[in-house]
Amino acid sequence: MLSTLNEAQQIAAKHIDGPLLILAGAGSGKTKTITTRLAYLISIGIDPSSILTLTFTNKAATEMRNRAFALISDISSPPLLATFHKFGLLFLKLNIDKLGRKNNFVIIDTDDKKKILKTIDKEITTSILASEISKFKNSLMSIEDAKQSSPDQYYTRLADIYEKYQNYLEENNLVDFDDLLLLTYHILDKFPELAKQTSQRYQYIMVDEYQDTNELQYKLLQKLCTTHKNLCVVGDDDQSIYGWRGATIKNILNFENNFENTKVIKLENNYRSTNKILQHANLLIEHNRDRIGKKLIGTRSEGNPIRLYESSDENEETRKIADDIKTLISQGVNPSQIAILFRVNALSRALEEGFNKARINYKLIGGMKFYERAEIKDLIAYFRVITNKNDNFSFKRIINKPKRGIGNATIQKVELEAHKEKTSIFSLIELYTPEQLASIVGKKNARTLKVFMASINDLQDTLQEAKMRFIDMFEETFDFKQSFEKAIDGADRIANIDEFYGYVRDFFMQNIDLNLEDFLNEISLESAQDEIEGGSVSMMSIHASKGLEYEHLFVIGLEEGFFPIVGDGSDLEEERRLGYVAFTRAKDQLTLSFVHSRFYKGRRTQLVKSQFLTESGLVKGSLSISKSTAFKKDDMVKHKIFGTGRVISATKAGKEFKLKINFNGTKRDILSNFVEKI
DNA sequence: TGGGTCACGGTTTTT
DNA sequence: CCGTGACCCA
Repeated sequence: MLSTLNEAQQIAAKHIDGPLLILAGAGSGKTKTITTRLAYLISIGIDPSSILTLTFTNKAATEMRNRAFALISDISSPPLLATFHKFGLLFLKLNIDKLGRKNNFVIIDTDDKKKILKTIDKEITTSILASEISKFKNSLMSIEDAKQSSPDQYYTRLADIYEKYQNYLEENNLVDFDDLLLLTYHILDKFPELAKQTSQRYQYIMVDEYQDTNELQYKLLQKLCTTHKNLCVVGDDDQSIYGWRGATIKNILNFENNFENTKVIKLENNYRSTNKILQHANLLIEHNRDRIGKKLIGTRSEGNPIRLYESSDENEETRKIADDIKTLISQGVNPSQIAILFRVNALSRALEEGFNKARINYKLIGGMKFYERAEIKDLIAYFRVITNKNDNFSFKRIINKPKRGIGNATIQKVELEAHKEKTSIFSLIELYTPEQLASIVGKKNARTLKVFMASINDLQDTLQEAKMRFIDMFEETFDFKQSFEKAIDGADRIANIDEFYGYVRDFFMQNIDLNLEDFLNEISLESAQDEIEGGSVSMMSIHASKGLEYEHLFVIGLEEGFFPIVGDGSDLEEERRLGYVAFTRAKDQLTLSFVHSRFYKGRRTQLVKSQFLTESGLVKGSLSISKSTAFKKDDMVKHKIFGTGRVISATKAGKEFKLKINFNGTKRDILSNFVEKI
């Protein structure tokens, strides 16, 4: 089992007890190493069910499971391989009652989150609110902490919105993605006995993509390690690309300090890419300051030089790439070994058009996901109401779909009444007599609502008694599909609906003991990579390409403003890491492309080529000086002694910044190297 | 209530 | 450019 590993990989795979940090460069056989370690642990007699492996995507979990199981013959009690969020979900299903909540909660996605926020505050953009609340949660700030974090009106307002939002979630028994981790943490924190038990249950913990964990995930891991220190993390600080989502590179940089007696193993041999590719990737990443420092060492041949495409606009760019791809395919290259990456999803449009014209089969990964389509979300909302009557949020989405004459005014009336009666809208309709209901919304609407309520209850019964008939019953009851018939894109939507019905039926067939609720939970945690399939050329964002590799890789949009994205809120070092991730996806041939102008947001913009081309030694030019991590007004920072605060002003002073920081109302002048950005 | 028109602003990245 | 939301009228 170990014989196919190199020396460093073997040491890592054979490490049993105590904290282990594997710094694994791109293409260094990271997955192979940890799956082998997983198999090794089992092979020496460790109870598989005491091993927990946490990954970033479902796909990674599945792949690791398959690979590990291929190494060992029969496993009676399998190890748990899951994403962090899935783990949280499983934990909450068993334990959320400890927080006084019911375990039929519903997971909401970002879209739902924004809709809720819109009803709370109409002025601040929902995407800002959503990410601010995420930041509060991911840095473990309670509502009280948030309220005191700054006297600035804007922040007290944010904290207020946070509170209302959280109340809304609790009233409707909803959890957002962050809650899956946060509530899990809260429970473990509040019940040390349970934390002990849980930790004892999972004696060996492995974490993949550790560089992309956030503070909350780190704290959670600490809880899981209360009774032991058998934590093995794998990551690459140079590939940390989720800072905007709260991931902190500090987790990996400080791992050795956080866990005593950590064994560190570096995997620097790259088995994926040609030397040429590695050489330029190394050159690029060396411009970063915040890194542990390592170099990828090639093990393959020198390889072809990296190609640089210069085009006047996106159409010319697409044409060149389409021509190349056609040639490759005619030479016998498997289309699934070809991919095009971009920093900004919007760039896929021109590609899609061009590929359609050129008749190239492609698959766009990420972007608008199947479950995000309006008609599918409607169905999900229906199913949620059927599984959980108290889900007002979903109820409101579907009460008038298909149209049954219930408008905003009516919804508001029943919602207000339900609020008064301290119950959900659905229960109100159930409890009130037709007369009572009519006195609020009128006779006609009262009738409609009662009929709707009865239909949902009937479907609930069907689900209990004959779940295979459920979908048919559902269609019979609501004529949902038909309501799309006259829409412009009706055929597409109906096709989507049929596909979705197929999924549900299939799920029921495959999982006789599972119900609709399980199905809903399952699909809410699917990720972009889960949709990858063979047989066609792939195009995706660089973020979505994490962990993947292709023989022939194109990276487009290497222009200032598109890649790297510059300006407010962007982090040049993270952009550079993205560049590094992008380059190192290529095995044999890497082609980089930039244009002179692009059509974007309704306008044509003139562009200059990316500084990354200079930095990676691909074009000659004056090297721009790389900026250190910049601090700016309103950043949240953490000080060892003063705790969490907000930056009031930042002025550059040599390499560092002079900061004025508000710590719970006390303003202090602090130099930036004494605080951490959070 | 529902259908229509019009102005506005925004996506960088996603479990 | 495109999707969303505000506003208006039947």
